[in-house]
Amino acid sequence: MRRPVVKMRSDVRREQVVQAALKIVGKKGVGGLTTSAIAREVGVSEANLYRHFKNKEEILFETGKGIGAAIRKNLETVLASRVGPVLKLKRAFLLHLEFIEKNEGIPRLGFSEEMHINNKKLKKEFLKNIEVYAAGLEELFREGQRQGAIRKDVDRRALAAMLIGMVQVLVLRWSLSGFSFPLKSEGMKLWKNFAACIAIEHPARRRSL
Amino acid sequence: MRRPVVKMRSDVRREQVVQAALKIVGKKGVGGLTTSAIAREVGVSEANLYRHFKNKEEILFETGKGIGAAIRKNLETVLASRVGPVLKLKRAFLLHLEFIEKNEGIPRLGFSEEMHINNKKLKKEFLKNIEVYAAGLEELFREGQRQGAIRKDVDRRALAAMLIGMVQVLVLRWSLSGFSFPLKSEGMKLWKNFAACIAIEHPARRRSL
DNA sequence: CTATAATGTAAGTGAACCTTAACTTACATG
DNA sequence: CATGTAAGTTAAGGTTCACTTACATTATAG
Repeated sequence: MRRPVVKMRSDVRREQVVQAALKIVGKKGVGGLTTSAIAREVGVSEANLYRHFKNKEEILFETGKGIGAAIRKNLETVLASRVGPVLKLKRAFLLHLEFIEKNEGIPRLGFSEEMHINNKKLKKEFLKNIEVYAAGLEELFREGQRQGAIRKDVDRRALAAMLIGMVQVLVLRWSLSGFSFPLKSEGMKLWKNFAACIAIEHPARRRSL
Repeated sequence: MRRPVVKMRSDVRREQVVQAALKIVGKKGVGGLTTSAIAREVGVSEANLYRHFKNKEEILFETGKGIGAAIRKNLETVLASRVGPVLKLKRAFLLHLEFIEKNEGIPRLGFSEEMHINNKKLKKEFLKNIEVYAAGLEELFREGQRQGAIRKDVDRRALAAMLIGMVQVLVLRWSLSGFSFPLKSEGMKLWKNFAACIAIEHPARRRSL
């Protein structure tokens, strides 16, 4: 009774639909995500979508779920890498930006009312993802403090919030400006500053004041 | 040919409509902002709205403009107060949160596709407001650095982005959680941490490491 | 009192969408 | 071969909105 390793045809189609949805959301926003647009993008009839999904809400939920899974996986990858905690933090931050930069649908969905109001399930999923992500960051901060690379007089929870906030402010501006600047490069500047703020003060730096 | 000081009746009505719109957006989101809902809220006929506004887009634009003006005014007030730059920063941050907390329509609008995609004018206005706000913060950081209250080895532009990011991460969580926690109190925690990060290191604090 | 501005009522148009119904085709299984 | 299942199509129903138009009514200022 085991599920076959090979994906069923229907699973393939579902995946196609989700990908199409993300693409459309990236270009036109959630408001531009109509069943007809999805059908056109996938190359099937509109009615056929309803053979694979209960309704549009499910399509969107699945799309959001996919994004969350990808982001969590990114974090896992970074956590598994064999470098120090501060470098891990940097990598996580930049990888996150890189991923968003390649999927404009993410901010479109994150800044949509579908996310914030209409689709309760999606909202819940998203909130959970943020919390998981924040917890991962907190752990890295703890590790950094333990190793003496990060100052100990700061609250790890607040640091995680700050780092996520940095992503958000960048992405908001990026979205409002019509994706008109390279997200990751801008992120580098912020990271540099953040790193200086949380680092243990070195005598050398103190002298420069 | 000068505009009379006393508001014309039609101006009063426009103001009423804008207020109603903000209220509705706060409760139902931009998607729930229908012409019939506005008319009901104001207590006039739907057709009458079109005697005061060209279309719904104009109503929404005016609403966004009003929010921007209020936020800028808040910042002005803080800038004019006679306290040190760091305290001004704190006040600006908390006042901003307080203002948002009282107007749930602000995050609803800020996280809407109307803002990010559809209403170009609104988008432009919003971006400009962010920049003005950031510039004000930067000036305060500069002042703080000059007075020796804020460390000099950090980039003011990045600091402003961080502070705005802190607002955003709070507001995003607040919005996703259905406005279920006190925004300002949560902000206090973040501020405390931020203040520690940007403060000049005191010998006393260094000892505690 | 009267002209003008403001508002109400009511009916309707047209477009955009999601969803369902009815029917067909391909294919694997017993 | 007979049958069941999944995948596909076309066509249309039904709803929600923004916005318009025509005409009647009330309020206000001069």
